Amino acid sequence: MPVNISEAEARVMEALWRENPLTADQVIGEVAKAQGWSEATVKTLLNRLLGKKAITAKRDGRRYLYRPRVKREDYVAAESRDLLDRLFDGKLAPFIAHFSEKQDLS
Amino acid sequence: MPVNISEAEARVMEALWRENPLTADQVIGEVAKAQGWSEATVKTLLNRLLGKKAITAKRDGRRYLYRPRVKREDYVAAESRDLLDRLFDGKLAPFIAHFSEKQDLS
DNA sequence: CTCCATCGATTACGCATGTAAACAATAACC
DNA sequence: GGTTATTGTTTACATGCGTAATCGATGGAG
Repeated sequence: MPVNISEAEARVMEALWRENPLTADQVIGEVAKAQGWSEATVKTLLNRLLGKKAITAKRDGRRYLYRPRVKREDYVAAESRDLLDRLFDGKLAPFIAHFSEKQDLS
Repeated sequence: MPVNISEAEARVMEALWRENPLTADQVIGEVAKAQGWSEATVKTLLNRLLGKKAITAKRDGRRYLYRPRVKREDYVAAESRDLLDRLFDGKLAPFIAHFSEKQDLS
């Protein structure tokens, strides 16, 4: 259940969350360059995400069209909650307090 | 520089941040039980933290007294910033907005 | 029909991590 | 003083991750 998306995988998800469906080539176009990764790396990440059921792939001729299955909203919520739980006793207030004393809260 | 403290290691740091110095045995007393870990596991984590220079150990007779070298404040700040950067474009506001719509902000 | 280009699948590999057992040194008890 | 209990050091091992090359299938070009 806790869709464990790794940091690198999240980069790929971001591309798909921004726009989808995308072909592997399009994902590579968006992510590889930006991250300085080889095409192979992005392919691997797509496959791992498929394995984790975080995305889907629907055949379209000889290509696949990738779509996120996990919603960004859910991913963000899980990550956020995890941070609050680990470091702020699960409470938002302390987190905010932590920042108000040193931050540029644009 | 980015003192990479892992999740499990952070459990040990928490004990030392709460109170220090502590002997390995005291850390084990605090952490092993709470986490359901064996003594050996805590020993390993203390050693890895030493390797990462995240804590110090000063000999005291046959024991060592462990103290955090990294400040919790700094760890928390780094983790928080990392989350904001990764998921909220580095801005606090979106993070708060994300929660206000579904949260018990005690 | 054959060869090449594409694109996905498989395999690779080193390092971090979670989890722990085994070993070694030394202090303490009999 | 020798044996046992402590406490720290070394070794272990599976899995995940970052990063990528290679293999294989299949469609397209000539």
